[in-house]
Amino acid sequence: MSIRFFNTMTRSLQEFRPLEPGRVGLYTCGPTVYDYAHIGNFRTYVFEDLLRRHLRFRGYEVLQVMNITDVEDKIIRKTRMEGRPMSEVTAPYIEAFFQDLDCLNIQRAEHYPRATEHVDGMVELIRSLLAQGLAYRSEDGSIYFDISKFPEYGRLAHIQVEDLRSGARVAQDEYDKERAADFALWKAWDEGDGEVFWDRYPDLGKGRPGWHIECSAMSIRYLGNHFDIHTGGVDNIFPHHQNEIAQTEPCTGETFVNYWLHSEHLQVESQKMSKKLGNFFTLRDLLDPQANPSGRAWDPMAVRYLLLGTHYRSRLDFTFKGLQAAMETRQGLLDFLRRCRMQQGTESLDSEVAEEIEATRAAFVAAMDEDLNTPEALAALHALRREIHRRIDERTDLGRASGQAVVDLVLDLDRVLGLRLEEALEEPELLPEETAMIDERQAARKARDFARADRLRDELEARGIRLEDTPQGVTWKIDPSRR
RNA sequence: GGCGAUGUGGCCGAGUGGUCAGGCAAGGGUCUGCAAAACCCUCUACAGCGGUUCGAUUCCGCUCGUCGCCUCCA
Repeated sequence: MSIRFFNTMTRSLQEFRPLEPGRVGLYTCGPTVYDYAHIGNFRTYVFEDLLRRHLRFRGYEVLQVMNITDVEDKIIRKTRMEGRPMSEVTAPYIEAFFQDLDCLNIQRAEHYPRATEHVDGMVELIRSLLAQGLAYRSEDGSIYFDISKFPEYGRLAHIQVEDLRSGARVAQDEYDKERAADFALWKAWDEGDGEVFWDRYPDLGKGRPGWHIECSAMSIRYLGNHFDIHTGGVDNIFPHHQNEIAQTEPCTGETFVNYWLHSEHLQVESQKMSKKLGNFFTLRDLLDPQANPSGRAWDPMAVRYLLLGTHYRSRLDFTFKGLQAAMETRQGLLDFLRRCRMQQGTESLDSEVAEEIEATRAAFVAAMDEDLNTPEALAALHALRREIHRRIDERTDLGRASGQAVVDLVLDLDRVLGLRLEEALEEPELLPEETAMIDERQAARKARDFARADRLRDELEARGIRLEDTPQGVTWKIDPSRR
């Protein structure tokens, strides 16, 4: 009955035990706001949202922090190119980021600290590292962490320091470091930085913080020296998270984080997303028929379903075919709920249905408890769907109470999945003329004037309203994209 | 070069040492005025080659394929 997570630190599934009973401190690496986030980024944010939702579903109080990196090389480059203050460059992307979170039904974290507002905290850490002799100043005035002073370096990433291939991606002579794997804590100002610098720390000199240090400073500030869970994409394991550990633990004298969770990357058509290949999609691209090759406006909840359809530690190959399937599957779930809601018969809850419901809940929770196994959790939901459909077909009616109980369960589980099922169930209203057309068709059918009835049905179909004749009467489904 | 993943039926995608994942698509059927929806059936999968085992898709080895990280990319 316990929750287990795959901890990158130990490379194994471990029972989750929070530092404080009933409470979870969660740090989730957030966006660098120099551009719109792409769907690969959102895979990670949806994973983190799912983690948060499941923990809350299981009764934990979650304190989540997500940083906003608003000072960084690419941002500075953009700032120089556009000749505007850095905050003006980042503001629209920060706003867009929150819009996209809402769009995907990602719950808000408790805090979204910005790097530029926590430089004091970072400086404090850097001073401590300097004082301990763990950091050094290079000739140009930049300050680097000396990884040779941290014996544990490489433990998270399972990397031997000697194996690091120096200069693999950056010409070593660009840096003034003692060894290639040392990382910047403070970058001395140079002309390329333009107006971006901090000069109120005389002991550090005019410059700006390195990237890794922000997460250490902000997590300490909001979550304390030692907290439960830290997450990010797999690419953050090394060097980012490894560096966070190295620079934080000597300052606090405590273990930094108990559980490291990392989500795998999303690929597009079996390849890494890149602007060059033209397979680079932002969420906005998927919602805009002009901006993606499918030429369709996709429902963000179809995107979310697609992301949930693959376990977070497996690579996910994004395809429009897959997105289509995800959309249809979620639609099938909604159709199922609508049908359940139409059940009218006896008031009492069928005991077998009650059993099915409990079994489904148990299977769903067990799957989620086991390292957030969403595919298996969804399978439990589909098993219920099939079973209940079958029962309704057999008896033509399940009973109002039983139907409602099924709906209640699924909506309850959607607190974890976040597929906006309840909202989607609030059917858009039909126009009075459309209601009249439906009534007219019913009259025509009664009079056995099927030609007329079918004509009316076609007209409604063209308006995005699909009619279905059932024993309980006529129902309809609305395709919002055709209205 | 170092470290590490992974290869499941038309597509996507869980999982397990010995009945079943699940979704989407396809074909057939039931139901229906016709549709739609739903249900039933079918498509009998686990890269290849060895090994361990009474038995392997599941464990081990090798081969092949794909992919990730190795300094600021979720």
